[in-house]
Amino acid sequence: MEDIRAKRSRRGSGAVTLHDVAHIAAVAPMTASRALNTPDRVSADVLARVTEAVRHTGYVRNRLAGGLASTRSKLVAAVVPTISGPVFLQTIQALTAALADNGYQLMLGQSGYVDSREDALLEAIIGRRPDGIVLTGVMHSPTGRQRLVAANIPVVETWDLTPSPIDMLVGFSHEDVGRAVATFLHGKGRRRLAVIAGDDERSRRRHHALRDAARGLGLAEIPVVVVPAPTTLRSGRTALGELLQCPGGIDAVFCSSDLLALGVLTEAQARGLAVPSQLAVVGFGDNEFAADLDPALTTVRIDSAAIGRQAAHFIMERAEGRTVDERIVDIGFSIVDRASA
Amino acid sequence: MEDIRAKRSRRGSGAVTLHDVAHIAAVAPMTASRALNTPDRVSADVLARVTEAVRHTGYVRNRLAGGLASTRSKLVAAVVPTISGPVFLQTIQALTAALADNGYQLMLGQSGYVDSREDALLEAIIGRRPDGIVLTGVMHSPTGRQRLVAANIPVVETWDLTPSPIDMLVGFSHEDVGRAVATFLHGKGRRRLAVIAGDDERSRRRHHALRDAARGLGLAEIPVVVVPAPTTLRSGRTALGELLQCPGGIDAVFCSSDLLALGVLTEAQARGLAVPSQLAVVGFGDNEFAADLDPALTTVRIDSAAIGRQAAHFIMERAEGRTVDERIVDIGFSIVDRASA
DNA sequence: GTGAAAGCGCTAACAA
DNA sequence: TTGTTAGCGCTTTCAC
Repeated sequence: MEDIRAKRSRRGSGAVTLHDVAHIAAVAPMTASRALNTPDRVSADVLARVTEAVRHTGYVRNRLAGGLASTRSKLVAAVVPTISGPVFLQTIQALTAALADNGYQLMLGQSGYVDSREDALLEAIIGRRPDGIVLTGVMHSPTGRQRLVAANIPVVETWDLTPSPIDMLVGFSHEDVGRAVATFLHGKGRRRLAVIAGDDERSRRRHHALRDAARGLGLAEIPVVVVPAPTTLRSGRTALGELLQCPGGIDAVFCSSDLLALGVLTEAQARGLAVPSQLAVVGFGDNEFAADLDPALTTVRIDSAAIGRQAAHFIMERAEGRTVDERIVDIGFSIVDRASA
Repeated sequence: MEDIRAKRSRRGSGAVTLHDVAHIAAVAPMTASRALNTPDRVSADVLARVTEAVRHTGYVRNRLAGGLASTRSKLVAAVVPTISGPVFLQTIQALTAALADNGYQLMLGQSGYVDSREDALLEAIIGRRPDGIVLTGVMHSPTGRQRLVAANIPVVETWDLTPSPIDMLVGFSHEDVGRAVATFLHGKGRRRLAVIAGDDERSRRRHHALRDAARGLGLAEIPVVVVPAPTTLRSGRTALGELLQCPGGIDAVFCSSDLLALGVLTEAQARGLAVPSQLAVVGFGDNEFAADLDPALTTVRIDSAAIGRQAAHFIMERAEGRTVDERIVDIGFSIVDRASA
């Protein structure tokens, strides 16, 4: 034992090492390592001794060292524009849970809605040599894409269905959403649609598709109010105020988040505007509160948890060295027809 | 170059290493390392050559290796019960941002509201040798505390003001909140208070304090509805329904989250119950939407971002080897007096 | 200001 | 099944 302590006095954290555990269990370090990683490739006797030594010393293995030696860090990075803004929450939650179940840990990075710090963020992430990176939201600067490809780390892009993903993809078509909502509202007899949209890429794609579809259906030109991301209840209220001044009036609003829709509901109520009779309101996201609003919110449901789980699956498959046959998964969406439309 | 490639063929990821960079810049690896970490301790000439080599190769330094050698990982772990549930979001957001500004990265762990996986989570976290751990919420099983202490990693507990923290602490007194709300509502002329509370430790402490304070003020005994955490709009609606059946009636409700309060507002509106004239509603958290509800929500404001920033500050001070003189910070709270009460 | 040597704690590869 | 050896890629230490 003395020599070990002597060695340690020079450097290191002073924590119990595998070396110590092996020493106590009277086996070689490599054998102790096997007892921990592949218990079935070790004799019952050795396993018992090592287990006991671990218990006795309170040993926690150093995954930095393990990751360095094995080039498998069991770390996965997730990048979100910002975690406030409930859109990606469920995805992150499901992702974290699915990863944790398999011994992976999540690293979180916020890109913000500006690109400036993106490069620093990528550097920080790649420097940890994660086994995978999950991109939530846009963030596809050419340099960023390049670095990701160069880093040779599995990447899953989510919440979108771009034609040429960096690597793997799980999302849905925002264009389809826009078209489906146009058809839906038209089918309900609405003729003067309007849109309140966050100023992000994906919202834009939804309402452009909606606009085009509305034209195809012979509807009036659609007034659009764009609000800054992340969207808030307040922007919903303000935006409705603006829309109500449109000449010709409106009889339906498609909001790019449920929070915006809640703002519209609130403002409508404050103004004595009846929903849905005078105004139909459709949200996006089917947040947990949507069903319990009064009136219950009609909204576009995305299975965000499924996105997280699928992303986790993708990453782990790759990390285990398996190849993924179908690199693109369309998770789809549905319109939940409640009282507000 | 050949010998380097030859060496690599056996193991490793194949990525560019500091060795390669140094080779190209015609300096020793150690000098290249200095050029990156402490640029001012290196000659301008060397700095330029190394910088160029980095640029040319796209080198990203391996922080696993760096962390192993220096026992400083520049990683910070945050543990939350669950990230859905907007309570801790701002804390996590501010924490992530403050850390990122200083080159630290956040690892996220969800303990869930049950203790079962807590041990596995701690093991996973400690195994990464983070420079600090931020605990958001309760999670103080005796064994957990023990492991954290044994791991000798700086710990910040948040959102609470326990008498004997593991290490550092930034929070506020939930008892004070309860008392303040009781006094506040009493001052508004309310006499029949009620409580809707999540079934977590901190909510419990708030409403117990409120109950005791109410007794001191000579008010009627307080009906309490406890709902499962995380709290939802729906539980708020349901709970109000239950409270309204109380013999004697109620004229004020204190909710343990703004989401619950929104549920109460919604249910009151659905039932034609006027807020605040017939029922005062007080929330907790001052979520971003609270001010824009109709009526605007009176609520208890916690500066959650400040909690995150202070926690980051604590951890980084310790990581830089400085000692923290005042290990406990009371961040306080305030009652935001809006229309709903 | 620069470099050589010696690890940090672990695991891949090979041998017994 | 177990052990030995040689690194993973970086930084500490100490000498120049």
